[in-house]
Amino acid sequence: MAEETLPGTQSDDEIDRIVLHVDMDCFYASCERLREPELVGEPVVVGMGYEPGEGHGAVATASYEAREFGVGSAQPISTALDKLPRRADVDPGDDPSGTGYYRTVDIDFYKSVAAEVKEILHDCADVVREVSIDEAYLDVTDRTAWDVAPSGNRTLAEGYARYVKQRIAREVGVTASIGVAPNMSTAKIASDFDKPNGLVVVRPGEVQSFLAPIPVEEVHGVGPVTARKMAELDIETAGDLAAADPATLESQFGSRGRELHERARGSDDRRVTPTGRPKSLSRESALTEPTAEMEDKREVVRALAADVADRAQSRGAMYRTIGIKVVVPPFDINTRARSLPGPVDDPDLVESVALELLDAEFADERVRKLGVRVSNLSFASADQSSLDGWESDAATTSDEQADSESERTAASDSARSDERSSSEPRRKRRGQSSLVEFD
DNA sequence: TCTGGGGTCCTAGGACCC
DNA sequence: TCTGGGGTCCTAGGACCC
Repeated sequence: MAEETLPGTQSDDEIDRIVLHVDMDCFYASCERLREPELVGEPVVVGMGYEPGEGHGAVATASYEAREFGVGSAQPISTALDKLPRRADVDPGDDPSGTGYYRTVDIDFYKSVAAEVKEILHDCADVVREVSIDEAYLDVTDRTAWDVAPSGNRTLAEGYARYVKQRIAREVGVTASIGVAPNMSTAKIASDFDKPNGLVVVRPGEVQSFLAPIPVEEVHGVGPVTARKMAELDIETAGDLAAADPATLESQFGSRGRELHERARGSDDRRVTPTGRPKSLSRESALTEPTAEMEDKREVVRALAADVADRAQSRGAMYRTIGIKVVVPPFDINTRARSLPGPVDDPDLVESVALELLDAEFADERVRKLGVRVSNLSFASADQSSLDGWESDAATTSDEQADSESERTAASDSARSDERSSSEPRRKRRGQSSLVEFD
């Protein structure tokens, strides 16, 4: 077995780590219940791009009660409404069973709840990797152990995970499912195994037997396309995947094939590392209905560009690539991007480049959705004065900067409130006269 | 199931350089 | 000018995740 190691030969790198994957249960719905306790126990659907009274948009989260009716994530709201009509539409006096509560995503509120959860997680582990608003990995190897507790046959690690769960429930009022395992990919599957409010512990010696019967779609990184291809190869479970020939997998699925094989075998030596800085920032929005009207499209792109630039500015991000996304019916996704000679923070340039990309190829296209994206991000370093201006700034890649910048958000925030200085080339405020410097 | 929004990583081809 | 090989950057698309 992969976990077997000769006694006395374990280096620090090889000791069995203890990884927790913490996954909040139907998080948006749970947040809604926090501020509307009447919703507890009721079917709750949280929709995005959705206005009360309309059938537009998609399901972001459905409570487990709503899932009973066949409502699920990413489903069009119209479909959800067919399966589970809105409670508000029931006449007084009529039977409300088989109906549910619909709410619109309020991401700011959910973030405030998530912040409370994350505070507990950071208190419980030295290293926390926040994957999303409702999900995180914790390395708690130094906080607990795989040893069996003196009182019974449970491990100390299980007790520790139970403690984390209880703190979240008690201090925030929402439930989490936790998977405990010696590596990230197994912990991830374990947290999913007994949702909601689950706690699944996979000890180092049990990893392969735990994974073997798991359907292959549940392996992180296997989506619908890969699952279909794997089915053709008679790979239905993680056990099948683990037993498959790695060379075949690589020829079929590229480098990911080998990786998935490793994961399915329970071998995953990725360390839990703190969440890094974003690689791109984007904003997109679906049009109420597809349109070919150029001025309408330009108006949407202008608004998205302003939004993205604003977000980049507030996060201290400079960008070197500006792009758009154009979705044309039925659902063809087109992306176009242009890179600049060096990083900028220039809202007017985001707008002008995005509009040029739109005009160049999509002037006559009927579109259903538009997006604007900035990428190739770099973050104003805490010590920009050491850079002698534009040339060296351009030569400093985000990767080179990535290590030494723990305080740069604060630093760039204060820099932005100052007058634009020579150490901050190309940084512009919106509305400032817009020289397009990169034609 | 006629489809929301915000991300990540990988691949493949072309340009360009030495 | 029938011509190798390696490396990097850029763009576009695809798969996947929450």
